[in-house]
Amino acid sequence: MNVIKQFFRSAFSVDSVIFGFDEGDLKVLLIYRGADPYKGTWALPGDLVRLDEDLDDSARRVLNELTGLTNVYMDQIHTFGKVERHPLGRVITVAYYSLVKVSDYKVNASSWAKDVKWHSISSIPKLPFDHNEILEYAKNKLKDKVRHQPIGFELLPKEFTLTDIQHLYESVFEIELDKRNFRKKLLAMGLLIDSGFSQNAVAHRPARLYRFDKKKYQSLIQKGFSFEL
Amino acid sequence: MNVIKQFFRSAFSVDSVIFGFDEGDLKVLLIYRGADPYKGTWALPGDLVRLDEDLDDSARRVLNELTGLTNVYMDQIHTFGKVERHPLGRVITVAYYSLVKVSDYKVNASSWAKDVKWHSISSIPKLPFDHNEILEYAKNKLKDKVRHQPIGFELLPKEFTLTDIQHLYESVFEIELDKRNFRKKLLAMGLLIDSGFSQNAVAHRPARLYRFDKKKYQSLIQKGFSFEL
DNA sequence: TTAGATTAGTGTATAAAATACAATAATTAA
DNA sequence: TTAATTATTGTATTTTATACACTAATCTAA
Repeated sequence: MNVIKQFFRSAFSVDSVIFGFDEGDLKVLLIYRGADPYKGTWALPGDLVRLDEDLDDSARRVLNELTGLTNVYMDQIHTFGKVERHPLGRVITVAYYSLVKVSDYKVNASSWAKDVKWHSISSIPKLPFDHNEILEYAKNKLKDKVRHQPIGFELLPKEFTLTDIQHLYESVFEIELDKRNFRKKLLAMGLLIDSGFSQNAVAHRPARLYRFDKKKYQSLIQKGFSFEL
Repeated sequence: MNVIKQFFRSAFSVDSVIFGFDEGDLKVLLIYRGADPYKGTWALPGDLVRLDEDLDDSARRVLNELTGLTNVYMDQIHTFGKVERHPLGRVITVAYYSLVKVSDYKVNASSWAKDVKWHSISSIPKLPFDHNEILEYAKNKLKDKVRHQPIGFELLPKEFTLTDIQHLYESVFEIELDKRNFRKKLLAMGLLIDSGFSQNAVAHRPARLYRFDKKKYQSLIQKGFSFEL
């Protein structure tokens, strides 16, 4: 027991890659650090995990403090534990990503963040700690996951056009997709509900608006269906 | 700084799901715990991470102490961090799996293990901590990974028959595969080298022995090839 | 020595899925 | 009314997946 106590001198943190999708572009929410270490740099939001707090709860808390959102899709990415990754001591960090609807809320700077801003995935600055590496892991994880589970819809408003979702997949996959083939495949799964409405006030033919059919999806996977795009 | 110190009262551990493949069956290496907590139960091998030790190194050390092996395929699974998961304090554990060739070595009981034994994946006892949950995660991770990367070969001896590898995939996927179609797909990738030798001393037609062509694989992925079975 | 048991090795036809590709429709702005 | 812009739709071709059964090589035991 005594010999074991020497191990209880480390801390763990959670860091969150918060993805959003806006203006046809994949974005990440970064904070401008208001406290040391690395005060005055853009970084991934994160915090030390409290001793009486489950790991996942901690990640949810960080997200909630920053955005006010609850019930957000969230997934653990990877745990980063190099000895020297944190200047204040031995801290390993468990990285999460979450998918939010940019339109749903307004970002709040929190106690530890002086500023908060969406950054396009294509212009991410140099980040402190191992945050750039974490972000790379997050992008790859998202790329894999979005192909096999219908989580892309978490990034879109409740009603969206087929073009919206195609652009979303194109930004995540970083390739262009064929419009007709994409729609064929997507619609063939029968997971979209035609809302009956269309866009308005657009300077071109308005697109139909669809919703994702969560209930249908649940019942299909029960029967062994597997999503793939 | 002072307020931060209260967080440095936790520990982290690594736990390893060590997979092997023998007698046509997927196996996991479990230790019989010689020390508290949970003394006298079968469990996943693991240890507390030293303060001056990188996370991945720690996982490699655990594996090496137990098996003497180095340079083993290893992958991080997930991090488990429920507050009450460890009776001695706040310990989160980072789970890894590794793939070893059962034939390559003899298992050694280590300082913390009274006994070590391969357990068939189909008859795993109730394990302490959240180890059964970890094992479930490991199986699923392996299932996904083995389909998209040629890591199955890590579980086989250098030379193996087509039937060996089919059985390996069948145990991991938990479904039966069609012999002709499986071989067609596997051989079509051009990643197997016919060793020129066959089994001997088998009471039936001997099967040809193949090797995995690692160099060819490296050069193919350079060209954008992606493994899939 | 031979018959039986056992596993290895092989090809083709059919069905399903992926891909390549371009013309017409609906709206706004000028 | 015309130009600009984006939405919507189908078919033919290629590729991939699937279903399926007989012959070959070795050992064992009678």
